[in-house]
Amino acid sequence: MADTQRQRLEAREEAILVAATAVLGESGVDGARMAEIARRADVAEGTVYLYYKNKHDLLEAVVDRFWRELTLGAIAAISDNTTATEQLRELAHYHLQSLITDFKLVEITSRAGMRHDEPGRQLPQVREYVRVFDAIMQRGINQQEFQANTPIWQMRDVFYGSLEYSARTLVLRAQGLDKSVVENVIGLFNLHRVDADSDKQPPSASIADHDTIIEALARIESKLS
Amino acid sequence: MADTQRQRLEAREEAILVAATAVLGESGVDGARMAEIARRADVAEGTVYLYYKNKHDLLEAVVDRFWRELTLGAIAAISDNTTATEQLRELAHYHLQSLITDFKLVEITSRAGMRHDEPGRQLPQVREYVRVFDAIMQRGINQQEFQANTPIWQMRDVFYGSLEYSARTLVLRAQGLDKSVVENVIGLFNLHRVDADSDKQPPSASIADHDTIIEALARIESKLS
Amino acid sequence: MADTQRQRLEAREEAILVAATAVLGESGVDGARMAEIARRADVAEGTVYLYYKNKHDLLEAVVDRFWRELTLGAIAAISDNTTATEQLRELAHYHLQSLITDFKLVEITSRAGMRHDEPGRQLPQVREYVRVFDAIMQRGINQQEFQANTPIWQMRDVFYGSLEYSARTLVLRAQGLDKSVVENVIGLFNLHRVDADSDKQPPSASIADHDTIIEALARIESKLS
Amino acid sequence: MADTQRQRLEAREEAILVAATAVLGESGVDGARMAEIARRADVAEGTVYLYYKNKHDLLEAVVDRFWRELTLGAIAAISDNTTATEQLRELAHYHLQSLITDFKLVEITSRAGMRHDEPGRQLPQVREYVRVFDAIMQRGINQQEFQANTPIWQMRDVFYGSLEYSARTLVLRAQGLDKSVVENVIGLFNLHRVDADSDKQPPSASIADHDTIIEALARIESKLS
DNA sequence: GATGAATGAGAGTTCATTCAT
DNA sequence: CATGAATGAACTCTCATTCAT
Repeated sequence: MADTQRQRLEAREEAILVAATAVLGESGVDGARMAEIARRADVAEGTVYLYYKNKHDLLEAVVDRFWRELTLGAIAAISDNTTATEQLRELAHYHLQSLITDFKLVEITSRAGMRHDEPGRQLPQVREYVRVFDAIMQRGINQQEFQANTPIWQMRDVFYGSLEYSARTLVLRAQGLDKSVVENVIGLFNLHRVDADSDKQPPSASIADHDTIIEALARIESKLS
Repeated sequence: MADTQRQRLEAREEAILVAATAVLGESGVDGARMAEIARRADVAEGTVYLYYKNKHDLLEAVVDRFWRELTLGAIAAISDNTTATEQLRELAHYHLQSLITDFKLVEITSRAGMRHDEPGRQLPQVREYVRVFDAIMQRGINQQEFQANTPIWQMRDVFYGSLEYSARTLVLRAQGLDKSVVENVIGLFNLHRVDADSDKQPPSASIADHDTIIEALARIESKLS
Repeated sequence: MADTQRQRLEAREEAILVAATAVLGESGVDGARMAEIARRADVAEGTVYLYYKNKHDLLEAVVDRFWRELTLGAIAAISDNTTATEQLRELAHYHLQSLITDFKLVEITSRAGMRHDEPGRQLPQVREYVRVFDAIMQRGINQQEFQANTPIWQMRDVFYGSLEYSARTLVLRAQGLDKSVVENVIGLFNLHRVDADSDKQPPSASIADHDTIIEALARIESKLS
Repeated sequence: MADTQRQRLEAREEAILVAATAVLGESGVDGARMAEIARRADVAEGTVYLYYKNKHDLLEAVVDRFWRELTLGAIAAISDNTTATEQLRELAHYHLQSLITDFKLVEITSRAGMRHDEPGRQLPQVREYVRVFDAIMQRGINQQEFQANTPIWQMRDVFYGSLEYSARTLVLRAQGLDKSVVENVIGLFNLHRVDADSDKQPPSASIADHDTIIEALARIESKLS
């Protein structure tokens, strides 16, 4: 009985959180209306305030949960006994997949922040997630798989930023994630020590491409006029 | 006289745009108040509506202008007679510098797209800016300086995303831009052909091609101004 | 068993009343929250509504009780065998003492009357309390101790109003009650017959009269408790 | 033209103030609705906020104005060349007259205060008004018209409190102010030096009154049972 | 009888937009 | 063209009251 009661409360809190996540994703921080969240959670407006002090707290809880789960998923997605490079590949895949699904929420929370008065502040849960990247980078360096010339945070920023922007483009093109994207992103990085693994040489570019650029520029021109 | 009149109008429009840019940068899209913009432009609230239909249009104009000028600056920052790699370095430096200065505006506009109902929409001016990166990438490939096995847009996304996220980190740390950051970002990329197979090394791009690109960029420039 | 049950109910009602009195005193009519009252009475919010129809009724009960007890205290504070003047002195002292302690409650209830739509309505219990003053005034006149050329209600208003306002000032100055205040208030009144015409001085009130009053007051007392 | 504009603004501010005064008087601080005030001032809700920062500021302005004007009226009501006693009489008359008219407003503002967190705080404008009483008291003492045994503030409290409470009773009885009330209030005070003005002796009370009190007590009793 | 989660009407306040001057 | 006072819809949040358990 008491259990049923407790379960109902948790179900309601969950419903509110889910509704808030959806609305936040669709409408952004300022666009999200408490009335709409309540409506979707099938709850009276006042009820939301029984679970969360105010709008800010609710949306913060949404963001917290989102990144916390993203972090857990990331950790789960990484194989244990493998190279750092392979882990990075797995993480990249997981990250792109997640970002394509919940792109709007990432946009809102990882970037614009929840507050106008602290524009550049990063939420703790976001930091936690980014640390997963750091950890792999560190492991790659420790195992002399990755070069150690660049500070870890720069390596991470470069890799993480690439993924995020790539996700953006994929979303923009309403294009799903195909494996080649992950491969290419990974392949574009010089994270590795310059060992003599010359066998991984890519094929050279076809020289015929010069027409392509000329055409592209022509198209830009015509659109501008 | 008619000229003076026209100049006054343009000065007013400019003042409004400048004020709006500042306010948008400080307060974000929803935080920006029309009254505050008018106050800073030294203009009555109603006057703003003589120049822009509504808040959305004004802020869109701000964003348009910002990216247009960013594009012009980018083109100007690139040396003519040099390798694509060097151009990329110059562009990276310019980009980071600009993003650190106007970080908030970039956050707001390049991402949130100013509309909640069209989350992934990219503004035309932003696309234009990104094309500068594309052009260099293309040139690098044409000149067989860069590898050609990755689609250009992926190379660009990876590079552009890296820069943007790096800028974010630098702003977060309230850290200025030092040259090493640019070097490390550039250095982390496998854009280049692997020199080991120097027998397949192409001649540098034909001067004719190069000139064509430069001319095209010059035309873009003139149209944008 | 039925007795225990009944006692528990009464204890609960009392606890609610006490809590409500405290909250009303601290926060005023509109500031008082039903939730806070319930919390202090160690009772669920809904429970309050088992004892009182609504907020208004509860607060009215609080006020009723306060004045009823004030009346009882006043009657108890008056000595039986003494002059009206001395009784007035005793009552003044008691009144000031009480008002200094429960000032806020008096402010709220004796004045605002708890209803906005009936601004000047006086609660019956307040009237009862004021009658104690009236009774002493009447006795003073009957015993020819006080002058009789002013209507009793005016004498009482003047005396009562003085005390109330004086209490207010004392509270304002966070000043305790010292005896001189009572003396001065008493002293400032011309209630007494001018002794100069001592030939007209009446005999002190007949014992019969006096006893009658005492008995009547005793009856009031017993009915109030 | 500019004048017309300014006049319109002032007229509007006045209209809002008048409306707010009425609503405050009718409904009290917490009962007063901004929407109702706006409606009565024939103005949109938002307009009120052009003139007053918020509800609290508006109501404070109402109270300020009320007491400021009361003070001005009081000063105007006092004759210059006369005794302090006579001035007191004039002031008492003016005070009672005003309080009967605007009783509710006085209740609200002079007593309950505008704030729940500072229950006993007296508004500056109220203090100013009370000072008019003090001034006359002081003058009476200086001219050796009044006794100097009691601190001025006590004399003032006693007198002022009497008037206020008397006004309350008059309002309660929906009774207008007749001159005798003022006379009796004044007459009940021992403010004067005990000079040999034995000619002002009041007639003695009729001894027959003792039946009255018995009857009164009987009535109390019957009502209580 | 007792509970306390749920309700929802209604409050104060903001601000993009309009329009008489 | 320029003004800025006026508007009022829309927002977040509160809290007396209810009712299923």
